[in-house]
Amino acid sequence: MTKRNTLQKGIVSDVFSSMTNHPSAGMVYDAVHEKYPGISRATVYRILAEAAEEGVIQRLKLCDANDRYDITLGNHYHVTCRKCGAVADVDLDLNMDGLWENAEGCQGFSVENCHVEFSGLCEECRKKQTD
Amino acid sequence: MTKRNTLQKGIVSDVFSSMTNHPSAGMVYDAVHEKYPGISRATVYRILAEAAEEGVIQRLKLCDANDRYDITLGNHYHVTCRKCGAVADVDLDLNMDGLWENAEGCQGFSVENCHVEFSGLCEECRKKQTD
DNA sequence: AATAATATCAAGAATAAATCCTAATAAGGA
DNA sequence: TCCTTATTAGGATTTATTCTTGATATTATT
Repeated sequence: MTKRNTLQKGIVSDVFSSMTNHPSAGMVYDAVHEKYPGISRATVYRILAEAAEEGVIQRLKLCDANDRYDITLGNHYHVTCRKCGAVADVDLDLNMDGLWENAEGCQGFSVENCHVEFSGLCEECRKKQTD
Repeated sequence: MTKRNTLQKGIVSDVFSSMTNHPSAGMVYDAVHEKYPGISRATVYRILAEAAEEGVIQRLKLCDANDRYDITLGNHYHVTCRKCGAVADVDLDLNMDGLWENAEGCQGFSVENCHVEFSGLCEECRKKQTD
């Protein structure tokens, strides 16, 4: 049988689309749960994970935060706020060739990928000046 | 009052020093537990976290693996194996100035840090060819 | 040296986040 | 409509880490 279009998928998709902050699965669940308390946590997690599997959305593995989901496909960079954990896109055209070559063969590793991630303070947290 | 030198600290320190793979707290616990089953998980975690706090060792936040502890201090880079999760040092002199400037101010963020992390296959996993 | 005061510690309990399991449900083809 | 089977709810489980609290060690005081 083919994939089904369930009510739950529609709801999760709608809620996720309305969130622009690269939410984690937990954050999407919280937002979904507020409107539709009947939808279980596992369902939200699974729907998001499957969408990422299919390549419809992107699952980001960040070192400064939990896994986040991103509507924007393709390779781009991110910055995380060290106070509140907010994640935003960084428009940046990077040439990694140099890095690649230097890292290749290190300790017997074959290098396939390079992850670049920025961190700092988001606008809101900076305004609060609590540092 | 000064810090105490407990038996547990000595054991955790010895075991950790003998591990060269940037182990996670859990890995250190497993190794400690094998020889000294009486030492609790929380104790190992706390001793490592405190040592990192004091700057004796370094706690690494990686996007491709759990937090790891590193005997090598100072800023350097790492490569993780996507199959087994092994972590190794990468000797690399990187000039991040360009990145910094371009990312600064993005979406209102003030950028303070840039994390670079490589991934690929370690020698052992490559030999197994299972891909 | 004995004792009191208090800083530090360790083990188990507890928490947090994500995933697994399974009976019940419902999508969509025939 | 009915049947097959993918999907769901929700509790159980797992995994990683931190909190709590009684116990212990250290120092100061006598």
